[in-house]
Parts: sequence; structure tokens; C-alpha cells
Amino acid sequence: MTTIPLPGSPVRGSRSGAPVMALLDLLGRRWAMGVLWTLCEGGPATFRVLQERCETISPAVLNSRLKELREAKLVERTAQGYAATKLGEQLYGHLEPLGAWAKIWGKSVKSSTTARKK
Amino acid sequence: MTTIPLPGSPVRGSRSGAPVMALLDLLGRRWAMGVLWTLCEGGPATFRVLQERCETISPAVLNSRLKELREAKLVERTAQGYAATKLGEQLYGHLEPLGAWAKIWGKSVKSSTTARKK
DNA sequence: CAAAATGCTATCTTTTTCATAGCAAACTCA
DNA sequence: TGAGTTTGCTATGAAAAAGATAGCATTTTG
Repeated sequence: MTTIPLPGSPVRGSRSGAPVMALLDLLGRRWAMGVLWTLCEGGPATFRVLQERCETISPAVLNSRLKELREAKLVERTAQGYAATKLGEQLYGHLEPLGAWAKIWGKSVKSSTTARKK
Repeated sequence: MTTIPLPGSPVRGSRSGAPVMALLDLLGRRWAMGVLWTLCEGGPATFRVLQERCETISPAVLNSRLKELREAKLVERTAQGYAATKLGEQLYGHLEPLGAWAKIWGKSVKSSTTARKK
């Protein structure tokens, strides 16, 4: 079993346990941000629906991420299924601008990477 | 070799290749945000110095992340060593508030998780 | 020029993630 | 009520990624 990164306890990448390091560890796991993003964008969803929305996530990973996000108080179970908590929405508020920024980034990258292989 | 997620090409987690999905894929790799964070916080650094700043990163992973970040135009090599590009700084600008937010988060989580096991 | 620093690559082990299958419990409704 | 469906996962085996460590070629320094 994996340890769930929580602020205060030492995490991968930092012996200090600085909150931001715990956060980066938590979010730096495959699908962590994607799941939160999807939940916030599309609203509460059951496990199965969430899985479909994420298109390619496997149930095992979805389950792991949900456990972690719930323990981190970013996601909770409601009558409607899984949903972002207030804290989760707050975090999403910080992440959401990345959507717009990514488009700008996309242009910069593409203009310098036209016709690349592999 | 791993494919580097770039906007426009389909990435893990999304067949669409939406820029934000490419970004989340790129950043959702271990140490990706940490490296950018460290570079922006501490300024340009040589490979070795960067490695030390990151405390526990292995050279292989650091090397991979640097390649990806460079291809994504977020990091570049300068006379001073590796450094965030303008684009990278911009992105960091969006990430940076997470530092403060993580502290708030830390309190909420801790208050509900006092004395947990495992 | 010898010693130290730099920038990685190689290698092996441990973790994560992926891809699927499938099962138990809750829900539907004929 | 009880067969069929949906939901929420768990199990499993294989592939990919990350971690730990050693070490080597090149550059820099004294």
C-alpha cells in the first residue's frame, strides 16, 4: 500500500513535510489532477460515470486516486456520488486558469515544434 | 522511451489532445512540478545543484523531467545552467499560489486527521 | 597536468500504472 | 419476488515508470 501524502508528514521529495511538497506529491500522481478537474468541471458523478468521463482511467487507479483525494479532504461522497469538497473546489480554482494558459502554451510550443517525429 | 505530452497530440488520459490535458499529463509526472518549482524558487542551477535542491530525486528521473520540460519549452539551458523559460515562469505564476493555499489545506486536513495510523 | 566538479548513463530493484476480468451488493421492474 | 442490470469496486498479470546507486567521460580548476 502506498502512503497518502498529507501535509505535516514527510513525503516523497521532501523530508520537511512542507505542505506544498505534500500537495505536489499528491497532485503529481497520474490522474490526480485529472480526476479533480473532471469532477469540478462536470459535477458529482458515480464511480462508473467518473470512469467514463476520464475516458481511459482504469478502475484500480481511479479507486486509488479517490481514496487519496478523499483522505486529503478534496473529494467526498455525496448522495450524487463523488464530488469535490469545498477545499477541492478551492484548489480547482487555482488549477482552472491552467486551462486557458495551456492554450497559449500550446501555440508557443507548436510554433516551435512543427513537424516533429516520434 | 516515453512520449512527451505536448498540446495537439493525443496524450494519456485524453484522446482529444486538448492543451490542458497535455499539460496535466506533463505535470502529473513525478517531480515535474517539483523541478519547475525548485528552478523558479531558487533560480537557475546546474544539473548537480538542482539535484541537491530536490533532495531526493534520482539523476535518471531528473534527466527525464528536464528533457520533457525543455521540449515543452518550460525550461532551457543557459550559461547558468538550467532555468525556467518565460513560459515556465508564467506557469509557475499559476502554481505559486498553491504554496500559500497548501498551508490552509494543511490545517483543514490536520484538524480532521489527528492521530491517524499507518 | 592532476584533482575535482559536472552531466549524465547504466543497472538493478521496487512501485505504479495499465488492461481486463469478474464479483458482490444494491436497484429495477415485470 | 426474483431475474436482469447497474454500481462499486477488487484481483491479477504484465508493462512502464521511478528509486537507489555506481560509475564514466568531459570540462573546469588550481
